[in-house]
Amino acid sequence: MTSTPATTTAPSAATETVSVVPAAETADGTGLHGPVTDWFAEHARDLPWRRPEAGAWGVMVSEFMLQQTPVSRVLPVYEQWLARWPRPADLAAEAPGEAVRAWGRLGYPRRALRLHAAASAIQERHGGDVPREHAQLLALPGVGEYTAAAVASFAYGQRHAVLDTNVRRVFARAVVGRQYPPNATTAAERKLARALLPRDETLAARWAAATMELGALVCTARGPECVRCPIATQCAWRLAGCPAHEGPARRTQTYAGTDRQVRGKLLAVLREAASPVPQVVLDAVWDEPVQRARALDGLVADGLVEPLSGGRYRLPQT
DNA sequence: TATGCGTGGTC
DNA sequence: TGACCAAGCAT
Repeated sequence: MTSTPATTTAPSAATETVSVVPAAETADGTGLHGPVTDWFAEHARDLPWRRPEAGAWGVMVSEFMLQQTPVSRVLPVYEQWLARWPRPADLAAEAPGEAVRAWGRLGYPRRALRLHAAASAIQERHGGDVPREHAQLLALPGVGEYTAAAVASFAYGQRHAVLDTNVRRVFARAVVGRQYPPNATTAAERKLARALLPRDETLAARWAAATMELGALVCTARGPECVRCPIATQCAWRLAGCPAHEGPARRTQTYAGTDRQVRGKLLAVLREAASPVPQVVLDAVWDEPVQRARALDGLVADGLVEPLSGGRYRLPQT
């Protein structure tokens, strides 16, 4: 596809790409579609899960890994993962502990367990193919509202409102006129996202990817680069003078000294171990015994760690 | 709806 | 330098 010149700011000015589609057919009462999708055509990153050969499984793997984890850290793990388990059936055939091990230091290792469980469910319920229907995607372990919409949209080109933190921020600014969206996704946001979704399926999928990318690259949380924004002149927040966020600040997540940190240390030892780890080795990672025991119990309860006889532990084999 | 859940980079 | 931030999900 040929991209329009960067100077294009109005839908009517474009002579090719999606901007030629009349606004009436795209539900674009805002005039945002053309500029945003034109910008995306020119500036979209070449990410492996966006290439055609990634397939639906590649898209799904990337979405799991990208939940709360930056692209730069996902890239190498994603490549290794897809090389080792190119189909859901390949992952389903492995022990869940191997998924946890391969997850490495991406964080939130329960995602690895859920991705493994999702692969098993895909194998059992869908013959090894990532399902196309939103409801079936949503029923998979670890797949919530966002991920179901993202896979349906990015992998299968369907028309869904894809509401991630980037899109929510872009809408909050460009449309609502606030610096940040609410802490939790609201009904009003879902309604707005549906209203802005282009009627056409292909355009809707492109819009979803484009708004996400705009939030990730330009309309960022801390330092938005409005000079590079294709809709800066229409942005409600800018037009209002960039008012500072009012309302409750997001609760800052503490980490040092929490169970989360202890769990991370314990699991790091188990990931690196080729054979079952004695209790005394795990005891060395944290000196407070009550918290240490609580963290280990939590990992076992979550299915991330398997206790063996003789006070030894390993990543789950079943 | 509020909370717990990893890890590391940025300013 | 410590608070903030990064394509959420499950409970």
